[in-house]
Amino acid sequence: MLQRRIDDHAPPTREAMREAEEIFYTHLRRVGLKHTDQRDTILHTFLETRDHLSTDELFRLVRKKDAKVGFTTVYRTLKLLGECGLASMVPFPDGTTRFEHQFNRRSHHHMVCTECGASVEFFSPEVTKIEEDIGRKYRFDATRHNFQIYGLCEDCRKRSSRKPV
Amino acid sequence: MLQRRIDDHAPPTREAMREAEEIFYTHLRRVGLKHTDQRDTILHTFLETRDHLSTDELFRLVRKKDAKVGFTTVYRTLKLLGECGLASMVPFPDGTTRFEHQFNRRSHHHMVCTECGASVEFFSPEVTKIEEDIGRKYRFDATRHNFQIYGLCEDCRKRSSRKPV
DNA sequence: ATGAAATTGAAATTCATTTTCAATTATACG
DNA sequence: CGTATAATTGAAAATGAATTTCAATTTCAT
Repeated sequence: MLQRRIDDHAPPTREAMREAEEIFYTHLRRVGLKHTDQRDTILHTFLETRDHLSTDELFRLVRKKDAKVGFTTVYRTLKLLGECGLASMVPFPDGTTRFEHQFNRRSHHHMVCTECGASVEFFSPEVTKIEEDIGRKYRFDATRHNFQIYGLCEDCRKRSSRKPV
Repeated sequence: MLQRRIDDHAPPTREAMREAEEIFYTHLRRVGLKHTDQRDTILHTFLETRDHLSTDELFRLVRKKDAKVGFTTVYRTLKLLGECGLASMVPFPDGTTRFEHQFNRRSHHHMVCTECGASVEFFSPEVTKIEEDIGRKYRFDATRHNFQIYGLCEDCRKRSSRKPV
C-alpha cells in the first residue's frame, strides 16, 4: 500500500543514536549474541528513518548501504530491535506488519486513510493514561498499546464525492 | 495462539438477531447480491458466537451446521459482514486477522496478554471522543479505530517471577 | 592463532489469505 | 411455469508475508 506521510519529524540527534546503539549492544551481550557489521548497518539504517517500515522496505534501504546483507538478517535483527524496545510492531490494515522507532519518541498514534493509505501521526497523552488505568483495573502489567484511527482523508473524501458510489 | 477469554457476554437477543439479518439482507440487495443458504448459515453461526474468530475458526463452526459450506464462502461472507458493519477486523499480534461483532455492541477494546494470549475486553468512552477530536483536527472522516493494550496478565506475571530471565 | 558457538543468507517451507474457474444456483422476466 | 442471465459456490491453485533450514562463514574468548 502507498505510504504517504502527512507530517514528519526531525531526525534523531547524534546522542540519541549513540544511546540507541548502547541499548542494542547491551541487549546483544545480555542474551549472548555477537556484534556484527550487518547488525550495525541495519540498526543505523533503521534509526535514520522516520517511517513505518515493513521488513522488506528496511531490507531495501539496508541494501543501498551494503548489498550483501540478506533479507533474513534484516528480519531477524528487526526482531532483536523489538526485544530491546527500540522498535515496535504495528499491524497495518493491509495485513503487513510494520516497525517503528520506539526509542526517545513521544507515545504517538496513527490515523490512516483507508482509501490512499496516507497516515498522520498524532499525540494523545490521554491514551497513555487510559493504558495505565485499564492495566491497573484488570491487573495487567501493561507495556504498550496500539491505537489507530481509520477514516477518509480530506483529499479522498473530495475525490469520492465527485464520483459517488 | 491460545485464546482464553477472561470476560464474556450475553448472547444476542432474538430481535437483535433479526435486526442483524435485516441489515445483512438489505446490504446484499443494495449491492445486487443474492440470498443463499450458505450466507444464512454463516451469518447465524457468526452471530451466535461472542469470540474473536479467525476465518478458519468460523469455518469450522459453520461446518458443524452444514458440512458442504466451503472455506472460501465463509471468507467471502465475512468480508460482506464487514462491509455492512456487522463485523470488524481486528489484527491480532500473532499475525492473524480476527473478526468480531460490531452490531449492537458498545465500542470496546482489548487488552491482550503477550505471554498467554488471554484477552480482556474493556470499555472506554474516552477513546471514542479521541477518535472524533483527532478526526476533526486532521480533517479526516474518522470511521473506526483499533485500540489494543498489550502486557502481562496477573497469572503470567506470577509465573515469570518464579523463573526469572 | 584456534576452536566452539553464533551468524549469515539463499533457498525452502509454512501458513493465512486471496484468486481462479467450471459447475451450480438464484432470481427476474416472458 | 420455464428460461435466460448473472451471481454463487467450493476445490484447487496462487499469492505473499513470515519463518525455518542448513552449509559456509564469521566472531570472540582463550
